[in-house]
Amino acid sequence: MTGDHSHNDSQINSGSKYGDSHKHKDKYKEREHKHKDHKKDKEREKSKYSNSEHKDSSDKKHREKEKHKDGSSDKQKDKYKEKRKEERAFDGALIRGRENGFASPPHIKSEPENEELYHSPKHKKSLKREHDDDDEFKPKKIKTENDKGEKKVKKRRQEEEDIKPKKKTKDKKGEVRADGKKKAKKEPEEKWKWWEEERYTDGVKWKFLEHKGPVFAPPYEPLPSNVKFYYDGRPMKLSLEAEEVATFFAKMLDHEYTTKDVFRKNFFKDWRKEMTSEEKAKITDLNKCDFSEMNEYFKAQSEARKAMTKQEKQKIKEENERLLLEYGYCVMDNHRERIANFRIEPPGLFRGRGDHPKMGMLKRRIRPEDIIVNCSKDSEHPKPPPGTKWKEVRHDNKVTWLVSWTENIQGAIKYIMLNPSSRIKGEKDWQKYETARRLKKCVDSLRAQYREDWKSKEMRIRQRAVALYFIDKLALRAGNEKEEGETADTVGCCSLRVEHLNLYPEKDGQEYVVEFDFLGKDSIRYYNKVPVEKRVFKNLQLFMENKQPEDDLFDRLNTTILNKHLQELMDGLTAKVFRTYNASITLQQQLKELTSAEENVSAKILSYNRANRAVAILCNHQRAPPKTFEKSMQNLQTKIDAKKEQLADAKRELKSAKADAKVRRDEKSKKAVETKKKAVQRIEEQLMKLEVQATDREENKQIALGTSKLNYLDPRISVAWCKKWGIPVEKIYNKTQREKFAWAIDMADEDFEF
DNA sequence: CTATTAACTTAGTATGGGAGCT
DNA sequence: AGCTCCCATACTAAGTTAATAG
Repeated sequence: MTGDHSHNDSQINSGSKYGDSHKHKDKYKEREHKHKDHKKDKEREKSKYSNSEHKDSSDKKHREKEKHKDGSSDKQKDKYKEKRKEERAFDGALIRGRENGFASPPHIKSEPENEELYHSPKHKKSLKREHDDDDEFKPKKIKTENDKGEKKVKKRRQEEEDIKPKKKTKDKKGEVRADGKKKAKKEPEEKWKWWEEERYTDGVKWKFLEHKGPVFAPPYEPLPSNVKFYYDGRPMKLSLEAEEVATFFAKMLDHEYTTKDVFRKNFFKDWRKEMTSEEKAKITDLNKCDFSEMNEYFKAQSEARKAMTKQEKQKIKEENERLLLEYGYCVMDNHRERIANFRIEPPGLFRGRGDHPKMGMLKRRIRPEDIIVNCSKDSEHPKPPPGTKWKEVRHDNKVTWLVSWTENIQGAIKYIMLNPSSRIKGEKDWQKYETARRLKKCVDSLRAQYREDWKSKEMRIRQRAVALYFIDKLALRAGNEKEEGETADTVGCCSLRVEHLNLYPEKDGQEYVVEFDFLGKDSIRYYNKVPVEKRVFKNLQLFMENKQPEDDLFDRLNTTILNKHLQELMDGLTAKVFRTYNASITLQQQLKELTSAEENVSAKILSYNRANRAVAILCNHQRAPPKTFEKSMQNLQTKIDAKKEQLADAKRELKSAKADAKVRRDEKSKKAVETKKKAVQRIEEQLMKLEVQATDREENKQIALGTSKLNYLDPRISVAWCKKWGIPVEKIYNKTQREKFAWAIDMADEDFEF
C-alpha cells in the first residue's frame, strides 16, 4: 500500500504490550492529588518555555508561508487539485436536493412505491454513487443538477401530500403492525437502498420524523416484608425511597465495586439524601449496614427467572417484541427505521470505569418531566404517560436524536438515536471512510510536512508535529483535557504527561526507544515501546526538560489547536481520521499479505481475523480475558484430540478397506473405499477447522476485534475481500453487522481499493 | 481567546438466549 | 430434556469535535 508506512510490525509483535491493566492501575492511584495543580503547571510551563518561541505574531505569517510552500510545487498543486476534485465529486454525489422534500410519508409500508418515488429506474443508474475511481470520469456536477430538476417535480408532489399528514399517519399505523408480520417474506427485495439516493445539504438531517417516545424504566417494586435490611444487627424497615437505593447496592454486593472506598463513600452520601430524617439519624455508618438478605432475595429472583417455564418465558419475549414494535421504530422521511436505544436508562449506582471519582453515586430515575422530545411538527407527537408532561417538545431537524435528557452524574446529555442500520447513521459512517480515503491521498505530503516541522524554531509547531507523528504512527487518540476530579485520570496524545513516557537512547539493541505507559479511554492501559526517529527523540527530550512528571508533555498544544491545524491541511481532517485511515489501510494491506489462494475457507478466515487483529492491536482494543477462557481452551483441545483419534481410526478403516478391495475386486468394496476416503477427508477438514479455531482463539485472548470491525475498518475492504476469494460475507459479518454495512455489501465489488 | 455545551462516535462489559452437546 | 458455552446484543460510559457562550 502506497499510503502505508511500515510502523505496524513492531506493534503487532510486541508481546509486552499487554500487561495486566487492572493490576497496573494501582500505579496510577496516586496521580490524583499529585497533579492537582495541573492547570497552573501548564501556565507555568508556558511562560517557562516562551523564550523558545519568538513572538506569537509570527505564527500567522508562518502559516501563510506554509500554505504557499505547499502549493508551490506543481506536483503538489496537482495533488491538491485532484483532492479538491474528489471532494467536490463526493459532495456532489451526496447532495440530496434540499427542496427534494421528504415530508410526511404517504405510505411507509409499500416500499415499492417509495422506490419509484425516489429512484425511478430511469435515473437510478446516474444516482448511484460509486467509488472515487468512477467519480473521476463522470461529470458529477451536471448529473446532480439534472437530478435536482427531476426531483423538484417529485418534491412538489410530496408537498401536496403534506397537507393532510395527520390522517396519513394514522392510516399507516395499522399497516405498520400488519407489516411486522408480513415482513419476513417481503423484506429481502424491499430493502431500501438509501445509498443510491442523494443527501441533504446544510445540516438538515430529516424532513419528517415521527416516533412514540421513550420507554421508561419500570417503577420500583418494594421488597416483600420478609426480606429485611439490618442495621447494626437489627432489622430495620426503610422508607420506599431509601429502600430502592439500598437495593441498588444490595444487588451489587458480590461486585468488587462495593469494596472500593470511593464507591462506598459516594453511595452512602447519595443514599443518605434519600433517607427520611429518622433514617438519616440512625444510619450513620455503611459498615453497619447488612444488605445480605436483600442480596439473597435478588439472587433467588434471578434463579426463579431462569427456572421459568417455556410459556412464561415466551410471554415475556412476546411482550418485549410488542414493545419493540411499538417503540423501537420511528418514521424518518418516508421510511420506518429502527431506533437504537428506545429504553430510558434505569436508576442505579453509577459504575464509572477505572478509578472514577464518582463511582457509586446514585443515578437518578428519569421521569417524563426530564425528557425533551424531538420530532417534526406535522407528526403525531409522542404522548407522555398519563398525568405527566414532557419537559419540552421541539422540532429541530438539524439534529438526529429523537429524545434527550440530562443525566445527573456528570450533567451530560443522553440521547435516543437511530440504529446503525439507519440511513442517517449509515451515511455518516460512509462519509467517515470517504474522509479517510481522502487522507490516503495526501498523507504522504502531510507526513513530509510534519517531519519538516520537527525542525521548526517554534516550540508549538514542533510539539504539534511530534504529537501528530504519534497520532499517525501509533494511532493514539486526540486526548482532550478533562476536568480534574470529575472523571478517571486518563489521557490521549495531546494530554500525555511527562510521566507517561520513558526515553531510552538505546534499548534492546534499538536506538531512540520511547516507552509509553498510560491509561487511555476507559482506563485501558497503553503500553508500547517504539523506536522513533532521532529528531523526534531529541524533541521529546526538549519537551521534557525541566518538567515535573505530572507536567504536560505538550504544554503548548491541545486538541483544538491540533484539529484547527489539520483542518487547514485537508478539509474534514481531524485527529481521529488518522485512526480510521491507519486502521483501514492496515487491514487492506494485511489481507493482501496474509491471504493465500490455495488455502481453504477456514484458513482464509483465520487470515482475515489475523488482519483484523493487527488493527485491533494498533488501536489497542483490549478485553479482559474471558473468565472461562482457560477452560474453553481446554475443551477445544479435548475436541481436537478426540478428532485426531477419530481421524486415525478412519485412516485405519480406509487402509483395511483398500486391502479388502484389492483382494475382492468387486464394485461393492471399491465403493466402500471411496466412502472411507471421503470420511477421512471430512474428518481431516474438521480437524483443521478445530485447530484453526484454537489458534484464533488463543491469539484473541485479550484482544477485542469487534470495536475495530464496527468502527474503524471500511466495510468495503472486507466485502471486496470476500468477493475476491469467494467467502460468504456471513462468515465475516453477523446479521447485525450486515445490516449496518448493507451499503458496503451492496456497492463494493472485488476490486474495491480503500 | 477560553470554557462550556451539544451532538455524535467509540468503547468494554454484562447478560441472556439459543445452538450444540450429552 | 437438560446443560453448557458462546455469541449477539443491550447497555451505557467515555471519548471526539464543532458550535456557542462568556
